[in-house]
Amino acid sequence: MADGRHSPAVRGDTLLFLTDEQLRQGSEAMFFAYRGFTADPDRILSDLAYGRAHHRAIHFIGRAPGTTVNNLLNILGVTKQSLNRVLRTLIADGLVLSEVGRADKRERHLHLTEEGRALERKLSDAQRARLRAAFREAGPEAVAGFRTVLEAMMDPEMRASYARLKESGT
Amino acid sequence: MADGRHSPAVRGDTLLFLTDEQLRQGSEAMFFAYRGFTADPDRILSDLAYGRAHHRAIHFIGRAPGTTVNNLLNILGVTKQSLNRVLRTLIADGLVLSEVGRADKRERHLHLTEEGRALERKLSDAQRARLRAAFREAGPEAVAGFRTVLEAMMDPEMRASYARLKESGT
DNA sequence: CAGTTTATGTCAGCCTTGTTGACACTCCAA
DNA sequence: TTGGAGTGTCAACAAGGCTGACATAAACTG
Repeated sequence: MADGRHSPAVRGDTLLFLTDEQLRQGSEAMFFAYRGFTADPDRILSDLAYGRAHHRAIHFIGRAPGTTVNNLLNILGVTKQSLNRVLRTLIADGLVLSEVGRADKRERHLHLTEEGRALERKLSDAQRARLRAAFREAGPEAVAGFRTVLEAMMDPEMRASYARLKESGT
Repeated sequence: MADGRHSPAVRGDTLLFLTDEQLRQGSEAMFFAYRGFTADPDRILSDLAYGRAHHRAIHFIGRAPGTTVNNLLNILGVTKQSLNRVLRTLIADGLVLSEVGRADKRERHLHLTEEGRALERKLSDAQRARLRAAFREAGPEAVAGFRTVLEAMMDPEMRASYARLKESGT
């Protein structure tokens, strides 16, 4: 294997959780859990003409109303062409409003319409229901650990975005 | 919001971790962390002519050598046409061997070639390095919680697949 | 004021990876 | 022998990534 951690006992009990086998189980857990995580919204979206990309846009616009296109681009980590395709349909369908910036008229500030908020709620309710069940089943300490590990897995810029959103929600 | 958990204090301190805000932060953490989780292998794969789908196939074939196409189909949760396209290129490129079953000649048993194993190692080393850093940073208790929550988030069938793989690795 | 940079939108084209539907072949089991 | 399971393959299509090129308006800079 990668670095010779075949035998858990080598470094003593405290590092048992860092064996290759433990790490592999961790990545498989991420894979299967992410599937579950997206399953419920995906089902809702497939009935409408939308996909996961629309969900992400709606989520982050709902989370930070008035955000600019550029900001959304940074959070989502896609190209403006990709995002624009999604935004165009959401605006055309009346779920998102794009208004010219007052201070800087080049910017567009994005908001959800009432209809957009309704879909956002529907999607996040579905997702939260699963997460809530999982959190409740696992208990508060497990949840704290879950969040700590996820945060440590992020790229630094993503961690910054995440922290900014976390603050804004308080 | 969904079920009136606006005010954390309502149900007492023990359920503070189940507020809508906490759940939203949890889903955002999943989103950002999954990006980090796939970033390193993605970089390696984009140099070759492969994508994430190839990585997944290689991973699970490496994990369960001799597995059948149907079994892989169940684990990956895609159609046989999707999987077949990926397998075809991997077989053509000499990374995967498909051998006719001895007991049941309809089945194909999949194995990695030496070259396939080399790529598998390269990819999972990259992924494990990040996971190892995150695990080490978070500590054993956080890791335990992380795994508990992820497992609780899975669909039941996925949880079963995950458990089967976990056992086989012991 | 002229020129550059920034923010955004849009067109065209390509890739991966998912989907459905249809069909063929082999082989097992009743 | 017939039905069904496991597998492979063809065709067509869609979502959602990507790059490159170009347009526009506004802001900034010398």
